Amino acid sequence: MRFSQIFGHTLKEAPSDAQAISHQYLIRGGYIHQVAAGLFSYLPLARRVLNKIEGILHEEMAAIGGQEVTMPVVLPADMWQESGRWYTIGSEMTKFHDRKDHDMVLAMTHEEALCNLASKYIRSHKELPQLVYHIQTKWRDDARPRAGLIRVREFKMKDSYSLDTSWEGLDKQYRAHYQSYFNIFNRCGLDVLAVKSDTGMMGGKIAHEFMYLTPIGEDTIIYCDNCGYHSNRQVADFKKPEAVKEDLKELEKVETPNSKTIEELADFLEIPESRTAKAVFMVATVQEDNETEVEKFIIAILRGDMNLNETKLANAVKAKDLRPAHEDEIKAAGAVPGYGSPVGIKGAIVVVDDLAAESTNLVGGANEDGYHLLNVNCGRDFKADLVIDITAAETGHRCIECGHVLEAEKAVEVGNIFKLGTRYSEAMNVTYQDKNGKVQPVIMGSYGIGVGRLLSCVVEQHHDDYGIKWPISIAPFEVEIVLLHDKKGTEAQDVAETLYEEFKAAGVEVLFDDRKESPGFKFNDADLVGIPLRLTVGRRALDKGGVEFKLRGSKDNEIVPVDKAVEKIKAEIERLHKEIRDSLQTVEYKD
RNA sequence: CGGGCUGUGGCGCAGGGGGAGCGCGCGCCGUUCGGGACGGCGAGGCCGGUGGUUCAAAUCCACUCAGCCCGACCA
Repeated sequence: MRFSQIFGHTLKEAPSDAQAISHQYLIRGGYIHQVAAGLFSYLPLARRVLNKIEGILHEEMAAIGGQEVTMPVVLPADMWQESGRWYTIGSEMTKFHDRKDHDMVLAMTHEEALCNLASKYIRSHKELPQLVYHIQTKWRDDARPRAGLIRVREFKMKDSYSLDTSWEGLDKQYRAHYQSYFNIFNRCGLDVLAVKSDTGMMGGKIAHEFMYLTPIGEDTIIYCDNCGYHSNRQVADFKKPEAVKEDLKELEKVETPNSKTIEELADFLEIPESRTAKAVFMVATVQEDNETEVEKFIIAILRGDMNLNETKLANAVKAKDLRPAHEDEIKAAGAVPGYGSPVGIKGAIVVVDDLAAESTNLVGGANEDGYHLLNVNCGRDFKADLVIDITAAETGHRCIECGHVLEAEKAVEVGNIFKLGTRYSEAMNVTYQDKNGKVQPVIMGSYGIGVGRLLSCVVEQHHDDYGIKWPISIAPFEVEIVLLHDKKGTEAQDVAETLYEEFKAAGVEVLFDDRKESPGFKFNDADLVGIPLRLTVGRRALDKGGVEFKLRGSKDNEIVPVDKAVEKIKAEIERLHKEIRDSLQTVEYKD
C-alpha cells in the first residue's frame, strides 16, 4: 500500500475528546473515526489490524475444535422471552418493531440465537460435544461509553458456545478456552490475568474474566502478591478477622449526638470502628416471575470497619437490580438514617455479614435521632433472614488463600468465559436423547472476546511518546519503506519503488511512504502509525551502501545492502513472530 | 440516570453586543529535503439547534441537542 493513497490521514493533534492514549493514537494515526458516543468507523489501517486479530481468533478456535457460524444481529423477541432475558435486561437492550409490528431485538450477545439454532440441530448424544463460534456485531446501549474503543455501544465480539452431555465435558471445553484465551491474548501481545468473576447478566455457575491491568480500566482486581490469588473485586473473597466474642451484655440505649457516620460514632464513644455495626439500607428489585417484579427493602449489616459489596448482596438476595434506599424509604420502614439498625424494624429483609453476625455486643443505631444502642447482638436483638458474606474485599485485607495482605489494581476486561450449565438449555429446550433414549438438557458454556477492545488494549500496552508500537502479529503492515526525496537524482526513488515491488512479490505486507513530505514529517508519521519494521531509503544511506533498517521503538539502526533488504526484512519478521511464539506458555488452570 | 466541563473552518484554540479570527492541516506555484521546512496566492465556517431580549446577538437570557470526564451501570 502506498501511504499517499491510504483512505484517511494522520493528525498532528488529537481531538480534545480523546483522553485515553489508545483513543488518541488510533485517531491521530488514521485508524478510527468516531461517529457518535460509543460508535466508531474503522478505517483501512484499523481494519487490517482487526483482520489480523480475527485471523488469530479463527486459528485458536479451530485448534480447540471450534466451527464457525454466523448468527444474525437482529433477532426476534420470542427467543429472548423464552430465555427470560427479555424481561430482566433493562434499557441496555434495544427493542424495536419490524414492519409487521413484530417485537425485535438487537443482539447484545448470542446465547439465545445459539440455543435456538442448537435446539433445531442437536438431537442425539452422538452429535455432542460441539463447539461453535462466530465473530459478530453486538449492540449494547451502554449508558456510558468511554475511552475510545475500550467501552463502546456497538462492537464486534468473538463468542463461542460449547455444548456437552456432561459437566466433565463442559469442564474440558472450559479449560480448553482458558488456555486458548491466554494463547490469543499473548499472540496479540497483550498481557492478561484470569480472575474469578461474577456471572452478571449471563447467569450460570462459574466464570472467569481475562483482565488487562491498566489505570484506565473500570474493573478492580484484588490480588495477592504472595500466592497469586486474584479476583474481580465484585466477587473477591478475603480472610475475615476473628470476631470478638464476649458474653452477651444487656442492650443499652445511649445518647450519641452528631454521630451519623461510623467514624463519628466510634470517635464519640471512643471505641474502634470494628466494635460497631453498620446498617446499609438498600432496595432490591426481585423477579417474582416473568411478568412481575417487586421491590424489597433490605437492611444489610456489616461490621463498622467494613464496606458493603453490592454484587455479593445482590447475588445473596437474587436481586435483578439493587440501589441505595432513598431517605423517605428508610423512614417509611421505621428506621432513622444515620441512626439505623434492624432492631425493632419489621418488613425488611435483614442480611447480615457472617463477621457481623458472629461479633458480639456491637454498637448499632437505635432508630431514634441522636441515639445508639450498646451491646446489639444478632439473633437476640434482631433476626437475620440471611447470614452470608457481603463484605467488599479491600487493600489491606488478608488473602483468603495465604493470609498475605491484598492489593488492588484497575483492569479492563478483554474476555470472559462462563459455565452456563443448563441455564439456557432448560429455558429454551436445547435437549438431546441420551444412550437410554432419555431427553436431557445440553450443558453449555459461553466464551467471549471483544475484538475492538482487544485492539485498543494492545495500543495501551504497546506505545511510547511518539505513537503505537504494534506487535508483528497484528500490525497493519509488517514493514514501512520511508522514501526520502533525493535532490541529486532519482536513485532513492528508484530503489524504493523497486523494493516496494519486491516486497509485494515476496508476500511481505509493505507500506510505502511515497508522499512528497519532508523527512521529519514522514518519520513522525511512521512512529505514530507504528509499523514494526522500517526501511529508510535516502541519499545518506545509499552513500553508505544500502538502505537503513530500524525497528520501531529502537534507537539503533543498520545499513542493509539493497539486494539483501528483502531477505533481511523476512528474517526480521520471522524473528519477531518467533519471539511471540516462544513467549506462549501453558498456564495452570485456577478455579 | 445524577454531578462537572465543553460546543466558533478538517484538528487545536482565541474572541465575548456593531468587522468571524489565529496556528496547524488542505489546494496551486516556486524554493527546500535524514526527525512535524519556507515564501507567494487561494479554498473553506448561517459561531451545535430553537426561541427570546435588543436598532443590532457568535457574544445576553431561556429551552434543547451533542460530546467528554466522574459516579451509578456495564464486556
